[in-house]
Amino acid sequence: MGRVSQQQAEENRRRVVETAARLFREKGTHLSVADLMKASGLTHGGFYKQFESKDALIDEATAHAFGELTQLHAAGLERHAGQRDEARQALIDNYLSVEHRDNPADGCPAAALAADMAREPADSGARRVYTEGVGDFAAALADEKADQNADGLVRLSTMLGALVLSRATKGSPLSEEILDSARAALIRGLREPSSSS
Amino acid sequence: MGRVSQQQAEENRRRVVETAARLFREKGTHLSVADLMKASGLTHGGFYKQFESKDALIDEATAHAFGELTQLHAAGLERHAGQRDEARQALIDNYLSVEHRDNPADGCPAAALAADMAREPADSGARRVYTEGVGDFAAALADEKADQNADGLVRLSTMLGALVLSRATKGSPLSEEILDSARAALIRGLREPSSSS
DNA sequence: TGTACATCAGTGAACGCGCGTTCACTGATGTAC
DNA sequence: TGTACATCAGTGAACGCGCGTTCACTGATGTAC
Repeated sequence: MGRVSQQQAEENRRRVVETAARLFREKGTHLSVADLMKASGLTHGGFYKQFESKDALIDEATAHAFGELTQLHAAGLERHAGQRDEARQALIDNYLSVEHRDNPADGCPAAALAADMAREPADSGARRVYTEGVGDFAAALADEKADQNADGLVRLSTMLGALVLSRATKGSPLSEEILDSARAALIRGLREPSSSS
Repeated sequence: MGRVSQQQAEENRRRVVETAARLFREKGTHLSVADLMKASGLTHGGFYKQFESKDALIDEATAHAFGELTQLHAAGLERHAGQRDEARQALIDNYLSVEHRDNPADGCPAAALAADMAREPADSGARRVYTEGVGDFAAALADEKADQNADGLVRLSTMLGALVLSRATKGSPLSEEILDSARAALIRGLREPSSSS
């Protein structure tokens, strides 16, 4: 192949990070470097020209996935400008959809990476990024006037728990029941006066 | 070592299943057969005298872990005989405790194995056992008079989501905030008239 | 009850394979003049 | 602007290691008489 232009090299690197951010969500961070590079259209040997180690890529891919999530939330808020409740309802509907359940690669990194993060060392970059992302997500879900973000943390727990359970029980009717009942309860919760004050 | 008595062999087999049920929850099902057998006080070669394959053990260990959970729920109901709400409150308190967060090996298999189950083949025995266990758990959490188990499924989603998130964010104050706010919301939900009728 | 021997749970080395990582090599790119 | 050459992104084979699984072997257990 020979040397490649700086521009091409940067694009290749970007593609590896994007592919990793998708495939780590889908298959877990145990995914091999060789499989990852093949999915990125490269051979595995070149990996270490761009990344210090697989762990360094896990950090970067986690940050990338949460970056996408933040963008998605911002876009949602813009689409329903000024109507915070409608934006949150749309977010809940999407989050607890069969499409989201069936496409973890494009979905919530807080849900897809939770198990891998729990087994990461406490001081890893990935964990720091993950924790910050979870806090931001909960804030986006919280009621506006609440003193603290307890509302948002509870909503996020329900959404993420339902998504994780629906994925693990997929194939049984229970999987859809979980999504449906969580969606109904959360949207009910948005309309009722907050019960967490 | 030589041959071992039938009784001893059965006890060894039981110990391997118990150890697997604990360590799969703690480390995930990627745990190696060699590490598992060492933790059970045996050498790895003997594994295939007792189990057809690692997958077969995953099935059996999953069933064992959910069996423990069922026993625990029955014991809780007995301790608070006739007082269903108190039993559920005690269950919620335990589930969302720092102790449970820090000891996945002895904890909820629905939470600890969710990510591994989502990546199991759809027709695996482990998945079937898992799905059944989730349904039973939700039923134990549901309101008595509800037509369906939607209440229980939502409560389980919140509990499991909070536990999973608190494990993934452990080390940050957010981890305890998640447990505390989910516990408060769920216990509030038990006292209020059900809002899911 | 005592003896002879077949059984088989557990051992430890080995199988092929995939892992994360390293390295000699290639040859188009980028640069110095 | 054109030429000579150093750089370095990407290749593909190889490193030591751990994986799930197999197998020849051991010797106490269980059984047949």
